[in-house]
Amino acid sequence: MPYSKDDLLSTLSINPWFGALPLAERKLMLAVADLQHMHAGEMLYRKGDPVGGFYGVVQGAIKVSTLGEDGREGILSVVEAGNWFGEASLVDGLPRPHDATAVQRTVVLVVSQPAFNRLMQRGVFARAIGGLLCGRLRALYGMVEDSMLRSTRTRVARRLLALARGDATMSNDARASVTVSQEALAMMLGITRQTLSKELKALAHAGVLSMGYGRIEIVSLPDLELCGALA
Amino acid sequence: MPYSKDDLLSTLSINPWFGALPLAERKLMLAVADLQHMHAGEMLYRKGDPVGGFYGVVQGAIKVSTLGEDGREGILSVVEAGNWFGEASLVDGLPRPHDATAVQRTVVLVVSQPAFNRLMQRGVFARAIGGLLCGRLRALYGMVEDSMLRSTRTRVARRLLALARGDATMSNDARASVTVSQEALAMMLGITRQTLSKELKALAHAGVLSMGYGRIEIVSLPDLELCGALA
DNA sequence: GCAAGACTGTTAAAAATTTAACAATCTAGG
DNA sequence: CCTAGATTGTTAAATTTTTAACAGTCTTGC
Repeated sequence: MPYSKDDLLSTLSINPWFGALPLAERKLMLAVADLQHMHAGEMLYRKGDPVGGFYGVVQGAIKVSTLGEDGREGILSVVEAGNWFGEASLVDGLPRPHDATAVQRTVVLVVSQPAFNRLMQRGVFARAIGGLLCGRLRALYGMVEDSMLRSTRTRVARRLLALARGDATMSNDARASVTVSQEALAMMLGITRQTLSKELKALAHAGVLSMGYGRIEIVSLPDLELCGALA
Repeated sequence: MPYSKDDLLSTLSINPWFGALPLAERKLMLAVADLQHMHAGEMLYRKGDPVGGFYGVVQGAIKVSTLGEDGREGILSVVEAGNWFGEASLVDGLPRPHDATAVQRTVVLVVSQPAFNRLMQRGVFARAIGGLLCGRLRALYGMVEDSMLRSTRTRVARRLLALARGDATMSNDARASVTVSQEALAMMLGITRQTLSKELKALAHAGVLSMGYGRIEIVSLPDLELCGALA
């Protein structure tokens, strides 16, 4: 399936970060990037791998995760189409801090390390990468605070809201339906599926959301936001 | 107490990040920075405050923390003398993500926002800030993984190790004694003092460490590292 | 020197979470 | 269409963590 650079440009530009870049930068990025097709379950890179590239998800989704010594998996985020990731290793040149796996048939744009370094010599691009790093940092501060200070109920609500917003995706307006299995959501929160199930049931009982197969419907976004705002 | 720029330069250069900067950059930073004296408990900035400055701790220590809705406090880190912090808000121009409080009589160097922006136009400095951001990011990834995948025991060991290493301080070699109250350590881990106490007792029983008043002695660093390496 | 405040030690009961174990339901691929 | 695999629903017991409550110990400042 051939992707024209024009198609890619307009599709990817829906994303706030990429879209805010000057047109010249965006075109340059696409010009130096290569397409890579991946099948479900294929790994883009592993924890400890040397640098590699800077990636933009064109289609599908990439799961960013790590394995604990006991084999349990922690999901840090699921990068959906339109988002860019993997910048940290390119900025500091150190190994990958986690695994990246395609969760379905996925297409990514790859900006190689040399190409990235050339782009970084351009002030606009370098500043944009700085902004991306800061956004990541702020999101992580939020996650650490959540795990230290907030109840399980609140954390579930906040994670769902983040997923509804696309976990930093293309569209800004939250969707009504989040396609995620309870198992996966539990792994994102670092809790068991049973515990999550109880919380979801409570939220469903309150009329905030409803559960489907591999999918959670947000019935009342304001109510969910209320749950996420409380301690 | 007057600090000569020469004294400051040599003292601060012990820190790996600052010390790795070219001498010219370091001198420039000190030239544009102002000294600020703080007494114990004084707040440098609060969550939500607009940007402000980039800070280097000359003497004392700054606690970086946030308050939960219920009043509980989560300590993200304690920045000791020699370390720089607060760069995220300067890079993206957004409000402070948490509170910063002097935990004792403290002296900080302040690089104002305009001065910081001027420094950022220098490639070497901008790259160094990129590295600092990445380091922060990696440390936070570690914290999130810890809270998702590791046992309380392991997390206690790892936090102690981080503190022993100065939590990103001047010297690289770990100290044998960590000056931190059990209460504060518990707040860093997001657990109660009682739970921490039980874990510390177990570690003390195993001959890994011993407890003092407001202080924890690391008896066997290798053993503690072993505890931190396991799940 | 001594007193107030800070810190640690210790318990027991209550609450939350995990572990373990199945049954039931949904969906996609052949 | 129909089955294998994935996903959800649901329990109960075991474990961990929190909450609550004091007593005892250490330090610093006056």
